[in-house]
Amino acid sequence: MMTAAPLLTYIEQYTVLEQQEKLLIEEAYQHRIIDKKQILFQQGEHCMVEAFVLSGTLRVFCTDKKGNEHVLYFALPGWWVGDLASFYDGIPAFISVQALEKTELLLIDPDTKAKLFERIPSLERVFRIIIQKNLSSLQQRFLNTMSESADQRYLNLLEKIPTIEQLVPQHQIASYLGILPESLSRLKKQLMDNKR
Amino acid sequence: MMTAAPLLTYIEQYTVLEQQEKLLIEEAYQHRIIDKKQILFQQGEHCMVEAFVLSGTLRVFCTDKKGNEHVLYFALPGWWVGDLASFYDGIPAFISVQALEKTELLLIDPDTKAKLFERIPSLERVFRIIIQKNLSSLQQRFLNTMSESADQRYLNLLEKIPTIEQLVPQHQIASYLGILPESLSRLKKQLMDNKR
DNA sequence: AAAAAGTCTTATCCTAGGTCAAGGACACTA
DNA sequence: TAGTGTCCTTGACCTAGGATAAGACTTTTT
Repeated sequence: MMTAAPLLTYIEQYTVLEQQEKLLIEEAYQHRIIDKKQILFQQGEHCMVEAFVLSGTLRVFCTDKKGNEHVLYFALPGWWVGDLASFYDGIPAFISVQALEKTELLLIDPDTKAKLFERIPSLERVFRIIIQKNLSSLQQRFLNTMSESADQRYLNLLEKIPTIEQLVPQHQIASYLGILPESLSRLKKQLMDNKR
Repeated sequence: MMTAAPLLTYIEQYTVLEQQEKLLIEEAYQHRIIDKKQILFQQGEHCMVEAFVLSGTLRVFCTDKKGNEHVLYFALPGWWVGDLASFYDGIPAFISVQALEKTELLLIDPDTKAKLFERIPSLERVFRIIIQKNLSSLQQRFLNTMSESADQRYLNLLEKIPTIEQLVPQHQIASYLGILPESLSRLKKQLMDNKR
């Protein structure tokens, strides 16, 4: 079984792994395929999984009091999904994760992850770095959202993930941008009109 | 010199430190007091410090293309400030940090921090957990900002940091909320009017 | 104590994007 | 082949909060 290979390659960006350690990692992560629209875990539950995306696309979102959904990010191959606070501290998750197409994942649960950290202490460092990068890019996303108009945010997204329009439906993109589908539709029309 | 005591206490929430390790930490961090309005580091520079706040208040903000400032968060005693991506990867910082009053800090530079991690490997774990908590709360702040009205965000902030109005000027609070000072002023008046 | 700088408020007007409602284009199922 | 759900678009209207300007009050500087 070589399904864990992309994860090993990913981790080896940050550290050197011995053969024995690679085996431990392969053992710890569980391969799973989930279908389009299937929910990996849901807001309010205790999130028992952290997942590495092998193929496919997911959306990470939260549902507010009024029932509106807000996309935090889209998880593409090589990204992670999970609710950190829920996974590590056992509190209810405040986000949900859903597959936007058939998606292949590597899953781990909190106990197994804790054991993995014990057996491979250098992973602490790897995950510290990964999470730092995540935090840093969320900071940028947040400040970008605060300071740019919806049109500009849309163009920024297209630049960052040029294939996004093929990957996810347009109303999900609107949700990621923090606007309604109607507004995105209008906005795109204006951009087209201004171009010619 | 016992100035590092609050930092040790803070770290000991997450791990057990030996006497020797405490000394290493005390040595690595440098005590510094900066005055009101003084800038710790600035957007565009290579950020060479990560700081633990002992006393005082700072604002962490970014300046956008139009010259408007946006507050990412206020750093109170027990909080950290720094630009992670800049500190670890040497890229230009995209945030600035300024003291809002006379502020006492413990500083460390990237080299010293790397050495500290080598000497006390259990710190990797401590900082991984700290950063996870930060990421998790920024996710919540982001989704809260997307889903709530400015009035509600204001009330949420008052609930989270009840003393905030005494700590920072009102136009900084507006910036944190993502609105103009004029709007916050108007909004507060409406809240008062509705109360009676 | 005067001047200057920073802060808060109020008022007027304006715009990006929300709200509501309807219609059209697919796609999957029966 | 109709039938139902999902998605996208367009239109008319509305509102939260932006832009601008001006005045009052406070703090800092000289």
